[in-house]
Amino acid sequence: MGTQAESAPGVPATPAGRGVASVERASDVLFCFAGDSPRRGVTEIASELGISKAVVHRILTSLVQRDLVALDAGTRLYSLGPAVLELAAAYRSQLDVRALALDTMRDLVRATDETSTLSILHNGRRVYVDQVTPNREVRMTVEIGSSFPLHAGASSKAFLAWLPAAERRRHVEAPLAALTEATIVNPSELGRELDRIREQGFAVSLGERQPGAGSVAAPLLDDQLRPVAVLSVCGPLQRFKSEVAAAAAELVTAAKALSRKLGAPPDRE
Amino acid sequence: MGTQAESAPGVPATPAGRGVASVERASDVLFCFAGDSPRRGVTEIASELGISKAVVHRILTSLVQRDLVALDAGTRLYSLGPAVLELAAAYRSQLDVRALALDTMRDLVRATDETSTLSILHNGRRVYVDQVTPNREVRMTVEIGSSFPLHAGASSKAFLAWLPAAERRRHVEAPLAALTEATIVNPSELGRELDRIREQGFAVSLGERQPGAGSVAAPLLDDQLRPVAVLSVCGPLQRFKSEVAAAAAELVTAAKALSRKLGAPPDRE
DNA sequence: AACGCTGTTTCGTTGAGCGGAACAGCGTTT
DNA sequence: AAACGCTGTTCCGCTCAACGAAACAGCGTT
Repeated sequence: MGTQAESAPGVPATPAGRGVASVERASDVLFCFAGDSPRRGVTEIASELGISKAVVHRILTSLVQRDLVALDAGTRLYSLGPAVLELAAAYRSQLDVRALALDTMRDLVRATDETSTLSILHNGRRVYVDQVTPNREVRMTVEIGSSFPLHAGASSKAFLAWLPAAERRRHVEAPLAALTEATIVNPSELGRELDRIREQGFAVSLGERQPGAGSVAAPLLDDQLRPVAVLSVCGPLQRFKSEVAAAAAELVTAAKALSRKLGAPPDRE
Repeated sequence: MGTQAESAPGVPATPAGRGVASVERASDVLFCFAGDSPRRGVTEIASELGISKAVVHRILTSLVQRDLVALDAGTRLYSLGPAVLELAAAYRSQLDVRALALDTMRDLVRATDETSTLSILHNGRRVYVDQVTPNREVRMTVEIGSSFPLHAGASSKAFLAWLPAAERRRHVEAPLAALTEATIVNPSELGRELDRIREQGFAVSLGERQPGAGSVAAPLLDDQLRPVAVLSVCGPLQRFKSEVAAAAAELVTAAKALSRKLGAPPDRE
């Protein structure tokens, strides 16, 4: 009989379109290696997933053929195979942070009614790669492609706070140009500020880089917790002052979700 | 091209047992993202794999459901999804050679103040599965999961030197691409080099695979003296040149100790 | 030597998945 | 504005591939 595993009440098995059941089963088999016990036998998997031994065996045979699963000939135990590394490397190299972040940036703009920007690191400076602006008369805009030093402004400080210690030091100890009256130019003060930023999870700048502009920023971290890019919400200083707390909350949630997609582990709190 | 890679004479497509065709097709769909064009449409994939659009679409639907593939709602293009990272993380943490070698790699980094890497063989290429980096400003890093041919670089040559003669020959006699100016492209020269490597117990490369990078590498051998993995110490070429001898000494000691743990007999000298 | 546990293979039945074709959306061309 | 060409998606009847129970085959223990 064709008893489906989808006996969960109310949860539609196929939200949209029809998939291929065996492909989904095969995926489930793959993921069951991702848990606590990475080496498992046919019977164990079959009983966990509630499908027959024969099916599990056939699926494993196929996956072994594609090197997605490895078979220890001695113990007859199966585990993940080296091909998953190949896929992960491809995924990472293809990851267009910009495309990944775009939807989230739109959401941020909707929630805060202020501009959202995305920056990457390039040649020791920060470069804007994208922005989404709110639909209102007075709004902040940045120039895509323009670059700035790493010590001034929320996005820059966010990068600095999450960069490896050695790289951070190099930037903190360099001469700190005052871009505005509010720019932090004292190295030890900047160091303390970066520690605080890292602790609270986001950076705030009120006119440090650009007079009359304020922003909050948080990093997008990859699986090694390196800052791949920095997301920000920014606006005209006058009104932005009172929006900092709310914007920061939205921003941090968004940045964490994106970091997850980049491979960063979820917060352990 | 719809031609299978399994056109090699005498190699059966299905070595033992029967698998599930749709699972293998799904795997093929996954891997087709690993090539040069990481974002593709249904029609493109279907024609490349020689299967119908409808099938590809259904498979993709299933893979999207499991987050192995991501669908860009705007462009209707598919690409790899974040779940492959999860699998890769699980694979790496489960890899026992990796767990076995990790402490030793840390020791090597401490002793040499350079990066230590671990590679395995996959599909006739070498894949980095782990690295430990020293805590200094200028250091070498590799990309986990990236793969390289077997004729260039210390780790690759170390594999080749300890592979069975038939397998070695196949790689030595294939066209040898020059990855850098220093790559050995002459088959007989490479053969002599491999003999020398095997004799002295480790391989050296000064910029053969990557300009400006140098490394020494030695194999981890199992009870049949097959190379299970290759351990290396590598660093920026300029300073590494003068460190080769010292690094090699540390490396060889470490690799031999690990090989013992993998079942290799102690040196009879 | 009988048991209990694995993984593997067989084999007849049947419904899941295939694929051609129709549909739908979009942009360009006529 | 209508027709075209290109996508991705869905439909639906037919068929054969995948399913599952059960038999088989190893291995270690009782």
